[in-house]
Amino acid sequence: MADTDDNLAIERADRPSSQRKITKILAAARAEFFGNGFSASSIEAIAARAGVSKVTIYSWFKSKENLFAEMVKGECAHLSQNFVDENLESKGVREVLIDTAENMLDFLTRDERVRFDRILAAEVSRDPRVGKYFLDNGPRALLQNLATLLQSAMDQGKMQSSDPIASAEMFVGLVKGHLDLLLRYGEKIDLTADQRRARAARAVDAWMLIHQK
Amino acid sequence: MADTDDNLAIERADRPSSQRKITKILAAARAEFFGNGFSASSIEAIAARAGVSKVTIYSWFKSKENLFAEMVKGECAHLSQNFVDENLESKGVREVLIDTAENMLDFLTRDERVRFDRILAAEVSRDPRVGKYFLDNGPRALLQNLATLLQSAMDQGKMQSSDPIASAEMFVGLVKGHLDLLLRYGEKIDLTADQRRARAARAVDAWMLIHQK
DNA sequence: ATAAAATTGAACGGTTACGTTCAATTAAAA
DNA sequence: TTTTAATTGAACGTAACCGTTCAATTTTAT
Repeated sequence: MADTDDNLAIERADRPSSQRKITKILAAARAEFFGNGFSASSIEAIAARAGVSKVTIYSWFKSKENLFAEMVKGECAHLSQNFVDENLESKGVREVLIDTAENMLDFLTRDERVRFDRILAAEVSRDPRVGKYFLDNGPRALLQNLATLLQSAMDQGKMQSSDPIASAEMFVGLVKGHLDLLLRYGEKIDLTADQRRARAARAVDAWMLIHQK
Repeated sequence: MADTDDNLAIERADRPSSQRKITKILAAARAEFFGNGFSASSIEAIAARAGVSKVTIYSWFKSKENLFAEMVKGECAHLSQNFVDENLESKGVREVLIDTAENMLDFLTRDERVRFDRILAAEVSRDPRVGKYFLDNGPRALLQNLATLLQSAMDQGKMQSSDPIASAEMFVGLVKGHLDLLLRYGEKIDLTADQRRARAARAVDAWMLIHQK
């Protein structure tokens, strides 16, 4: 990212009105970047949408690149909520896994995420740091959580694995299939609650079958 | 796409020199679009790279959008080679599946494909038809092939499935895991032949376990 | 109230790029 | 050879956009 250590944007914003404007700028940036990608979005349009002067944007964010990076940061924080169900005690193993898979599917099919995926991946060539930042704060952390959950599930159930991370990756693969691909290329997919649950259950059952003792 | 029925670019190219230039233009377009994405690439740069006048480009391709679409077409044809191994008779079931999985992994990790994925997905918002075109000529066809192969394998082996397409999707999911995600976001992954084979074998064994009678 | 910081609008210079026009040149077909 | 099509370079009009400067105005802290 442009600045991991020095958060230029937020630190200096003593004034509450400034804080408000920064928020509006980031929201406008999000909307523009999501709609047009990085290159095709203009600072002027972002300023107009935010109801803010162009100079104000440049005063808080040094450059277009920086604004984009800062927007990505916020989006990562917003998107990377954990969907791993951890109530292993109260529910049964299979139930917890299915709920987790359902959360994953819900997350995957969110239009917001799909568009974020598209524009962010496109900018990796321009600035590889945004890709790394996203991986570290998103998928990587989630896979670790998932591995931990699966390990616990294996301890409780009649399952085993030599490599929890590989098992977690299989879990992810079984749940996703090529759904993410279809979505990324514009396929409209809105699963009903039943469809989502059915798909989750199929993936979980397959996964459990693989990991049975 | 801009033109699925009337192939403006190729049809009218009687002259062999024109044919040559069209090829060079498409190659240059590929390089530029792959490097900078659609918006950040300029027709002028493409013309320069192709060693061709800008007017020539506009004479064969009506617009930048059209040039991009035409480039995508060519790339789809080039990338969508079938990697499904069909020698079920000569080799054993497991061997054929592993070879197929290996081919998939080889394809997935090709830098060319990764970059294509990035720029194409980014343009889906601008023109959804490119996404649909790609899906129809790439993944969709491949999944069908794979389903057919798996069905044959199931007939020969001690396996079964009620839904071949769903089984094929699981196969894909198991092989890919989240490798495609890592690659898309800039992770450098070059599997050795051994690693590739090991991963393919793991996926295949898991898949066979799921589908055992 | 006064001082300090933030914001604004407008304008500027410089750059880039799309797509078109045209007369001149080159290459190919008849 | 003649005729037809393709190609070129250069220029043009138009538009967009980045990032900066500046004087004027508004907002906030003290």
